[in-house]
Amino acid sequence: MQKKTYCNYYKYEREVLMKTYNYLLSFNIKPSVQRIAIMDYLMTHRTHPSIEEIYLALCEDIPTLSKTTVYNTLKLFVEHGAVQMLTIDEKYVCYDGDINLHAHFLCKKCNKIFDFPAYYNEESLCTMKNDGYEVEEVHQYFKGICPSCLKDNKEEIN
Amino acid sequence: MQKKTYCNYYKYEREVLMKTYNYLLSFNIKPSVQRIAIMDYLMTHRTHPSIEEIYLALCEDIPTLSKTTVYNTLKLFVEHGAVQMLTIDEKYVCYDGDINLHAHFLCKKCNKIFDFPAYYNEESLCTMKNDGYEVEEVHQYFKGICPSCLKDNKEEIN
DNA sequence: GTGCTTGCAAATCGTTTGCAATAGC
DNA sequence: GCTATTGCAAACGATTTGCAAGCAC
Repeated sequence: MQKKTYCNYYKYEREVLMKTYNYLLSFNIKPSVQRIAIMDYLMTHRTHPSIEEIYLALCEDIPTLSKTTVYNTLKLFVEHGAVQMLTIDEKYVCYDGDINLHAHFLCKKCNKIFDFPAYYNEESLCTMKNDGYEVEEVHQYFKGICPSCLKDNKEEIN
Repeated sequence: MQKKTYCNYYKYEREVLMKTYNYLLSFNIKPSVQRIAIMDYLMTHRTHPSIEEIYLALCEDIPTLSKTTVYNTLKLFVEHGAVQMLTIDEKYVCYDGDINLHAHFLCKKCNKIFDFPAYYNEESLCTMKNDGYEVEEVHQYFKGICPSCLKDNKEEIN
């Protein structure tokens, strides 16, 4: 009989697991089964999930997972710059495994968040730096209605 | 003896009161003592206050003010486009009486929010519109350390 | 064994809700 | 008197905290 360890809960292929394992190490984050699972979820689900979503999705694979661990882990990831925290939705914080600069669009109807390239010029940044502000994060948030919801709206009216 | 009405609680000069009164009307918002007080607070305090701050500040003038009213009123203001809601801070929502497009900088140390001109180009917006997204709000958030906190940091080290 | 990680349960706190009291026409 | 606004108290829900158990070196 297999020894019952956390690792056995984790069913991903070794190769994928190792890739995420090393990714965490590159941010100076000590990997654990939970941390690998959470990071892997963020890498493979570019949906800007909330804590709740991540927790529910991973509960299946890691039955003992606690929400506290998801909170702690994401806090750690953000501190180490491996993940960015999005405050676009006023109700809850979302997380993005893509740390490259890009804009976000929140649909006010379906609450989904969409990625867009961030074409922004450096002027704001220069003004701040000249004024003595140390800028660590740049966020560009757009809010409105996504095409899918606009379509639904029209159908409802007809 | 003066009749005890809400209006008597309100000590602002008539002129200021009327200006805010009319400002609310211009957004199709029916003015009330509470609404005028809250809008006036936002106009005269460009500190991007939270609900709590507004509530505490106005309690003095309007002792019967309830936090629910502050919530309801700000929700109403945002719906009518008289005020913008900032989701820059993950802990709580802040409000800005200045509805013109500008960027915000949040100091991670003192949690103060600073205004900056928003030099942004239209490319992101065009991409979204071409893709069928209906953009209603544009937010530019920067996070880091403000000059005052940077100075404190250096002093602590020395 | 030691130190870090995890996870439960309780606490916290910003926000919302239900509903009765109040204001203002 | 009617309708909208206000305000209290309770509920809600996301997040944090304290602490004990578990894990890995």
